[in-house]
Amino acid sequence: MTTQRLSVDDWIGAALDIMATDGIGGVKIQRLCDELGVTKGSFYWHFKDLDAFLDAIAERWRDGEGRFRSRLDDAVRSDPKRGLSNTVSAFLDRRLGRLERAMRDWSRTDDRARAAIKSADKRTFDALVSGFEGLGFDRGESDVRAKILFYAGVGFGDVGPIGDRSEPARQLETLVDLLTR
Amino acid sequence: MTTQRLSVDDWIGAALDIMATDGIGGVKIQRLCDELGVTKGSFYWHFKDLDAFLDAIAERWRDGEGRFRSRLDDAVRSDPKRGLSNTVSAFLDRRLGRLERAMRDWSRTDDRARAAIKSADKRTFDALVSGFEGLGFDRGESDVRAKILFYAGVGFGDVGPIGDRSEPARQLETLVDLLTR
DNA sequence: CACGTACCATACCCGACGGTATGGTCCCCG
DNA sequence: CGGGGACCATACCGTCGGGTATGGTACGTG
Repeated sequence: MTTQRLSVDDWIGAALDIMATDGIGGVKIQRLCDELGVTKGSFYWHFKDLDAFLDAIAERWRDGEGRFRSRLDDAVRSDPKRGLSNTVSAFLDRRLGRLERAMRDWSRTDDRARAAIKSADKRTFDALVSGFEGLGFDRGESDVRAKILFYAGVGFGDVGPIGDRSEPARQLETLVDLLTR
Repeated sequence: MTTQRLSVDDWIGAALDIMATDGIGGVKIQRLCDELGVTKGSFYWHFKDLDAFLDAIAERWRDGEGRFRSRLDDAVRSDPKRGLSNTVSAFLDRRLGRLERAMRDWSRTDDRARAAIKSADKRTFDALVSGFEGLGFDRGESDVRAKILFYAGVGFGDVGPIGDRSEPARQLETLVDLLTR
């Protein structure tokens, strides 16, 4: 097809795709081989074992998430209110949301995933705090509001939209408005 | 020890205990047998197979959760503001929270768990809405505030406390205050 | 052109786990 | 007191998935 030979990133990318749909439980060596049109001999050439592979997955998610959050940091610094909206609207992105969800589920039973999630959460939360501070709120008020916004974002990613006529984007604006007044 | 012979509820109870610590992934027949001091012959006498057992687990959680939420409903009806606090403080209960978290994780890959979670969520959310309505907010305002409170509660159960000097209970009061003004 | 290395196929082993068949023990009831 | 059902032990099977050993092919390099 595209590339005849595979690279390490190809394997990790395939794993992340699976995680976004079926969670970490769907990541099996044999399944990866099938989807990549290859056998296990290939896998064990690129990676020592499954554990090392999972290390690489968590690490790559951490890096990718790091770059993503740093972009949000810049957005918050330049325009706090718009930056806040953008940060939270990231929770609404389906594909991104599903991957993050899979990571959170995985983090319940795996320390690597927990560490990755924790560092990403810290970045996001700090960005939210400085966003509120940029709007004039003092340290304490910013802290509380950032927590609410952050928890609500995670909760939304967990539960999904509530009700029939719910329009997530609009509700989000209402939430941000309510917290920035 | 206590009871020489086991009942269906003993098995389900043991499974829920395991779920609260290790999630649904820790629920293995052999492990249950070990903890109950019994062999697989016993399990397959009480239950047709693992699938039927998981049915029973989801059903029992649903029932227990139903009774729990109905108590919250009463609390909200009698004293809206205190009822709201109590409802959200339920998210802070460690043991309860860990079980609910395990159910949510499980619901990502299982329809029974998803249905159970969904019905429980609907109950909780409706209670929150009527709580805000009881405080004088109109339908729309109550809906938005209930969503924020609900999402934030779920998110808190997902992420856990943020920061070092964070005192969850105090933050909760601040959140409720902020939403009820 | 020989040769080493990167990349992969094939074949096999092993443990964990769900599931089944069958026999045993205790207790209640007629 | 004898029989039947509730409850459990033992032994065994099949499958799935991780892991390993080894051989094969293509490609670059001296």
